[in-house]
Amino acid sequence: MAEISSDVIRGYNDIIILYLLLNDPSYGYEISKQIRTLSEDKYIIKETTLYSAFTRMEKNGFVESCVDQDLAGGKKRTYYRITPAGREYYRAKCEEWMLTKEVIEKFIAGEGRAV
Amino acid sequence: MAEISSDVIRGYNDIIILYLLLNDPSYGYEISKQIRTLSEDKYIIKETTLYSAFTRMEKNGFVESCVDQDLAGGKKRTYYRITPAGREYYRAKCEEWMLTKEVIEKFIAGEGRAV
DNA sequence: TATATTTACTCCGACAGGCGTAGTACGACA
DNA sequence: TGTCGTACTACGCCTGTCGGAGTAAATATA
Repeated sequence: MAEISSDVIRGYNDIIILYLLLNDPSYGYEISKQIRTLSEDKYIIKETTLYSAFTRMEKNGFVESCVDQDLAGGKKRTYYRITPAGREYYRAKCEEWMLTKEVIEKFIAGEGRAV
Repeated sequence: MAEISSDVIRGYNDIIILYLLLNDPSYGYEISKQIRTLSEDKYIIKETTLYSAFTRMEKNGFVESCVDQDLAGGKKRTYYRITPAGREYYRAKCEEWMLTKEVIEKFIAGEGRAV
Protein backbone atom coordinates (compact mmCIF):
# COMPACT_ATOMS: atom_id res chain seq x y z
CA MET A 1 0.00 0.00 0.00
CA ALA A 2 0.99 3.55 -0.62
CA GLU A 3 2.64 5.32 2.27
CA ILE A 4 2.20 8.90 3.31
CA SER A 5 5.53 10.58 2.76
CA SER A 6 6.86 13.34 4.92
CA ASP A 7 6.80 15.84 2.09
CA VAL A 8 3.15 15.20 1.54
CA ILE A 9 2.02 15.46 5.12
CA ARG A 10 4.27 18.44 5.78
CA GLY A 11 2.17 21.40 6.72
CA TYR A 12 -0.69 19.25 7.94
CA ASN A 13 0.73 17.87 11.14
CA ASP A 14 -0.16 21.14 12.80
CA ILE A 15 -3.82 20.90 11.97
CA ILE A 16 -4.01 17.21 12.76
CA ILE A 17 -2.65 17.94 16.21
CA LEU A 18 -4.81 21.03 16.73
CA TYR A 19 -7.89 19.10 15.70
CA LEU A 20 -7.32 16.71 18.57
CA LEU A 21 -7.04 19.62 20.98
CA LEU A 22 -10.22 21.37 19.86
CA ASN A 23 -12.39 19.90 22.60
CA ASP A 24 -9.95 18.98 25.34
CA PRO A 25 -6.32 19.52 26.28
CA SER A 26 -4.13 16.51 25.68
CA TYR A 27 -0.52 15.42 25.64
CA GLY A 28 1.97 13.97 23.22
CA TYR A 29 1.66 10.31 23.79
CA GLU A 30 -2.11 10.34 23.69
CA ILE A 31 -2.26 12.54 20.60
CA SER A 32 0.09 10.14 18.88
CA LYS A 33 -2.14 7.18 19.68
CA GLN A 34 -5.25 9.04 18.61
CA ILE A 35 -3.74 9.94 15.24
CA ARG A 36 -2.91 6.33 14.69
CA THR A 37 -6.36 5.14 15.74
CA LEU A 38 -8.37 7.77 13.91
CA SER A 39 -6.38 7.27 10.71
CA GLU A 40 -6.83 3.52 11.05
CA ASP A 41 -3.07 2.99 11.16
CA LYS A 42 -2.65 4.85 7.89
CA TYR A 43 -0.65 7.59 9.50
CA ILE A 44 1.71 7.14 12.41
CA ILE A 45 3.33 10.39 13.40
CA LYS A 46 6.98 10.30 14.44
CA GLU A 47 7.66 11.29 18.02
CA THR A 48 10.21 13.92 17.11
CA THR A 49 7.83 15.43 14.60
CA LEU A 50 5.06 15.58 17.16
CA TYR A 51 7.02 17.09 20.00
CA SER A 52 8.78 19.62 17.82
CA ALA A 53 5.38 20.64 16.46
CA PHE A 54 4.23 21.29 20.02
CA THR A 55 7.25 23.48 20.73
CA ARG A 56 6.84 25.38 17.50
CA MET A 57 3.15 25.95 18.00
CA GLU A 58 3.66 27.06 21.57
CA LYS A 59 6.24 29.57 20.36
CA ASN A 60 3.67 30.80 17.85
CA GLY A 61 1.00 31.07 20.49
CA PHE A 62 -1.27 28.38 19.07
CA VAL A 63 -1.09 26.16 22.14
CA GLU A 64 -0.30 26.58 25.83
CA SER A 65 1.37 23.94 27.94
CA CYS A 66 1.16 23.00 31.57
CA VAL A 67 3.10 20.25 33.23
CA ASP A 68 1.29 17.79 35.40
CA GLN A 69 3.71 16.81 38.17
CA ASP A 70 1.27 14.81 40.25
CA LEU A 71 1.30 11.59 38.34
CA ALA A 72 2.02 8.46 40.29
CA GLY A 73 5.68 8.02 41.08
CA GLY A 74 6.77 11.57 40.29
CA LYS A 75 6.38 11.11 36.54
CA LYS A 76 5.46 14.20 34.62
CA ARG A 77 3.29 14.80 31.62
CA THR A 78 2.94 17.95 29.56
CA TYR A 79 -0.58 18.88 28.58
CA TYR A 80 -1.32 21.25 25.73
CA ARG A 81 -4.37 23.42 25.35
CA ILE A 82 -5.34 25.18 22.12
CA THR A 83 -5.52 28.99 22.32
CA PRO A 84 -7.92 31.30 20.45
CA ALA A 85 -5.07 32.10 18.06
CA GLY A 86 -4.65 28.37 17.60
CA ARG A 87 -8.30 27.98 16.71
CA GLU A 88 -8.00 30.80 14.22
CA TYR A 89 -4.90 29.19 12.73
CA TYR A 90 -6.70 25.88 12.51
CA ARG A 91 -9.63 27.48 10.69
CA ALA A 92 -7.30 29.24 8.26
CA LYS A 93 -5.42 26.02 7.58
CA CYS A 94 -8.67 24.21 6.89
CA GLU A 95 -9.60 26.82 4.33
CA GLU A 96 -6.17 26.48 2.80
CA TRP A 97 -6.72 22.75 2.63
CA MET A 98 -9.95 23.20 0.69
CA LEU A 99 -8.20 25.41 -1.81
CA THR A 100 -5.18 23.19 -2.11
CA LYS A 101 -7.31 20.12 -2.59
CA GLU A 102 -9.23 21.84 -5.36
CA VAL A 103 -6.03 22.83 -7.13
CA ILE A 104 -4.23 19.51 -6.79
CA GLU A 105 -7.19 17.51 -8.00
CA LYS A 106 -7.00 19.28 -11.33
CA PHE A 107 -3.65 17.56 -11.79
CA ILE A 108 -4.56 14.19 -10.37
CA ALA A 109 -5.65 11.18 -12.30
CA GLY A 110 -8.62 10.25 -10.23
CA GLU A 111 -10.91 7.28 -10.62
CA GLY A 112 -11.50 6.42 -14.21
CA ARG A 113 -9.26 9.06 -15.63
CA ALA A 114 -6.76 7.68 -18.11
CA VAL A 115 -3.06 8.03 -17.46
CA MET B 1 -8.27 34.55 0.23
CA ALA B 2 -6.22 31.74 1.63
CA GLU B 3 -2.91 31.15 -0.07
CA ILE B 4 -1.29 27.86 -0.82
CA SER B 5 1.81 27.69 1.32
CA SER B 6 5.00 25.97 0.29
CA ASP B 7 4.75 23.45 3.08
CA VAL B 8 1.35 22.41 1.90
CA ILE B 9 2.14 22.03 -1.78
CA ARG B 10 5.47 20.38 -1.05
CA GLY B 11 5.51 16.93 -2.49
CA TYR B 12 2.88 17.73 -5.08
CA ASN B 13 4.83 19.90 -7.45
CA ASP B 14 6.26 16.75 -8.95
CA ILE B 15 2.89 15.34 -9.88
CA ILE B 16 1.56 18.67 -11.05
CA ILE B 17 4.48 18.92 -13.44
CA LEU B 18 4.31 15.30 -14.53
CA TYR B 19 0.59 15.62 -15.20
CA LEU B 20 1.34 18.31 -17.75
CA LEU B 21 3.86 16.05 -19.44
CA LEU B 22 1.58 13.02 -19.69
CA ASN B 23 0.49 13.72 -23.25
CA ASP B 24 3.26 15.85 -24.70
CA PRO B 25 6.76 16.99 -23.86
CA SER B 26 6.95 20.55 -22.68
CA TYR B 27 9.34 23.07 -21.14
CA GLY B 28 9.60 25.18 -18.03
CA TYR B 29 8.07 28.40 -19.10
CA GLU B 30 5.06 26.76 -20.67
CA ILE B 31 4.48 24.40 -17.74
CA SER B 32 4.55 27.38 -15.43
CA LYS B 33 1.92 29.19 -17.46
CA GLN B 34 -0.23 26.08 -17.68
CA ILE B 35 -0.18 25.57 -13.93
CA ARG B 36 -1.28 29.13 -13.47
CA THR B 37 -4.04 28.86 -16.07
CA LEU B 38 -5.33 25.45 -15.05
CA SER B 39 -5.43 26.43 -11.39
CA GLU B 40 -7.20 29.66 -12.28
CA ASP B 41 -4.40 31.73 -10.75
CA LYS B 42 -4.76 29.91 -7.47
CA TYR B 43 -1.30 28.43 -7.71
CA ILE B 44 1.67 30.11 -9.30
CA ILE B 45 4.77 27.96 -9.11
CA LYS B 46 8.07 29.69 -8.39
CA GLU B 47 10.63 29.45 -11.18
CA THR B 48 13.34 28.09 -8.93
CA THR B 49 11.01 25.45 -7.60
CA LEU B 50 10.02 24.40 -11.08
CA TYR B 51 13.47 24.16 -12.57
CA SER B 52 14.94 22.40 -9.58
CA ALA B 53 12.08 19.91 -9.78
CA PHE B 54 13.05 19.20 -13.40
CA THR B 55 16.66 18.59 -12.43
CA ARG B 56 15.72 16.35 -9.55
CA MET B 57 13.25 14.36 -11.59
CA GLU B 58 15.71 13.91 -14.41
CA LYS B 59 18.26 12.61 -11.93
CA ASN B 60 15.62 10.17 -10.69
CA GLY B 61 14.81 9.07 -14.21
CA PHE B 62 11.25 10.39 -14.24
CA VAL B 63 11.82 12.79 -17.13
CA GLU B 64 14.27 13.12 -20.00
CA SER B 65 15.44 16.42 -21.39
CA CYS B 66 16.50 17.55 -24.79
CA VAL B 67 17.61 21.02 -25.72
CA ASP B 68 16.08 22.64 -28.75
CA GLN B 69 18.83 24.79 -30.27
CA ASP B 70 16.96 25.69 -33.42
CA LEU B 71 14.83 28.45 -32.06
CA ALA B 72 15.03 31.78 -33.82
CA GLY B 73 18.15 33.71 -32.91
CA GLY B 74 20.06 30.94 -31.21
CA LYS B 75 17.88 30.91 -28.12
CA LYS B 76 17.59 27.57 -26.47
CA ARG B 77 14.75 25.84 -24.79
CA THR B 78 14.86 22.64 -22.78
CA TYR B 79 12.04 20.20 -23.39
CA TYR B 80 11.18 17.47 -20.93
CA ARG B 81 9.52 14.18 -21.71
CA ILE B 82 8.05 11.84 -19.12
CA THR B 83 9.60 8.37 -18.94
CA PRO B 84 7.83 5.10 -18.14
CA ALA B 85 9.35 5.34 -14.65
CA GLY B 86 7.92 8.83 -14.44
CA ARG B 87 4.46 7.55 -15.31
CA GLU B 88 4.76 4.88 -12.67
CA TYR B 89 5.88 7.49 -10.14
CA TYR B 90 2.96 9.69 -11.12
CA ARG B 91 0.50 6.85 -10.62
CA ALA B 92 2.00 5.99 -7.24
CA LYS B 93 1.84 9.62 -6.15
CA CYS B 94 -1.80 9.82 -7.18
CA GLU B 95 -2.59 6.81 -5.03
CA GLU B 96 -0.69 8.40 -2.21
CA TRP B 97 -2.76 11.52 -2.68
CA MET B 98 -5.99 9.57 -2.34
CA LEU B 99 -4.79 8.04 0.89
CA THR B 100 -3.45 11.30 2.27
CA LYS B 101 -6.65 13.09 1.43
CA GLU B 102 -8.66 10.46 3.21
CA VAL B 103 -6.52 10.71 6.30
CA ILE B 104 -6.34 14.49 6.47
CA GLU B 105 -10.06 14.93 6.02
CA LYS B 106 -10.63 13.05 9.23
CA PHE B 107 -8.92 15.95 10.96
CA ILE B 108 -10.43 18.76 8.96
CA ALA B 109 -13.41 20.83 9.92
CA GLY B 110 -15.28 20.61 6.66
CA GLU B 111 -18.49 22.30 5.68
CA GLY B 112 -20.92 22.45 8.54
CA ARG B 113 -18.65 20.85 11.05
CA ALA B 114 -18.35 22.89 14.24
CA VAL B 115 -14.98 24.22 15.32
C1' DT C 1 14.57 54.45 -32.51
C1' DA C 2 14.69 53.73 -27.52
C1' DT C 3 12.73 51.44 -23.77
C1' DA C 4 10.05 48.02 -21.42
C1' DT C 5 8.27 43.67 -21.18
C1' DT C 6 8.16 38.87 -22.16
C1' DT C 7 10.50 34.68 -22.87
C1' DA C 8 13.55 31.13 -20.92
C1' DC C 9 16.26 30.01 -18.14
C1' DT C 10 20.75 29.51 -14.34
C1' DC C 11 23.21 29.94 -9.93
C1' DC C 12 23.70 30.55 -4.98
C1' DG C 13 22.57 30.27 -0.45
C1' DA C 14 19.14 30.25 3.34
C1' DC C 15 15.26 28.22 5.74
C1' DA C 16 12.11 25.10 8.07
C1' DG C 17 9.75 20.84 8.90
C1' DG C 18 10.47 16.14 9.24
C1' DC C 19 13.16 12.42 10.78
C1' DG C 20 16.94 9.10 12.36
C1' DT C 21 19.37 8.04 16.31
C1' DA C 22 20.11 8.01 20.92
C1' DG C 23 19.16 8.62 25.63
C1' DT C 24 16.41 9.12 30.14
C1' DA C 25 13.31 7.43 33.59
C1' DC C 26 9.56 5.22 35.83
C1' DG C 27 6.03 1.30 36.41
C1' DA C 28 4.13 -3.16 35.36
C1' DC C 29 4.46 -7.77 34.14
C1' DA C 30 6.50 -12.42 33.48
C1' DT D 1 16.06 -9.86 35.53
C1' DG D 2 14.57 -8.25 31.41
C1' DT D 3 11.39 -6.50 28.35
C1' DC D 4 7.51 -3.67 27.25
C1' DG D 5 4.77 0.49 27.62
C1' DT D 6 4.65 5.33 28.95
C1' DA D 7 6.32 10.05 28.20
C1' DC D 8 9.25 12.53 26.75
C1' DT D 9 14.23 15.42 25.36
C1' DA D 10 18.42 16.51 22.56
C1' DC D 11 21.25 16.70 18.44
C1' DG D 12 22.02 17.14 13.87
C1' DC D 13 21.14 15.85 9.02
C1' DC D 14 18.27 16.00 4.74
C1' DT D 15 15.44 17.87 1.19
C1' DG D 16 12.14 20.79 -1.24
C1' DT D 17 11.08 25.44 -1.50
C1' DC D 18 12.16 30.14 -2.18
C1' DG D 19 14.33 34.87 -2.25
C1' DG D 20 17.48 37.35 -4.87
C1' DA D 21 20.30 38.17 -8.57
C1' DG D 22 21.91 37.66 -13.13
C1' DT D 23 21.86 36.63 -18.36
C1' DA D 24 20.28 37.20 -22.90
C1' DA D 25 17.47 37.30 -26.91
C1' DA D 26 12.67 38.46 -28.91
C1' DT D 27 8.83 41.22 -29.04
C1' DA D 28 5.75 45.00 -27.87
C1' DT D 29 5.14 49.83 -26.91
C1' DA D 30 6.17 54.75 -26.99
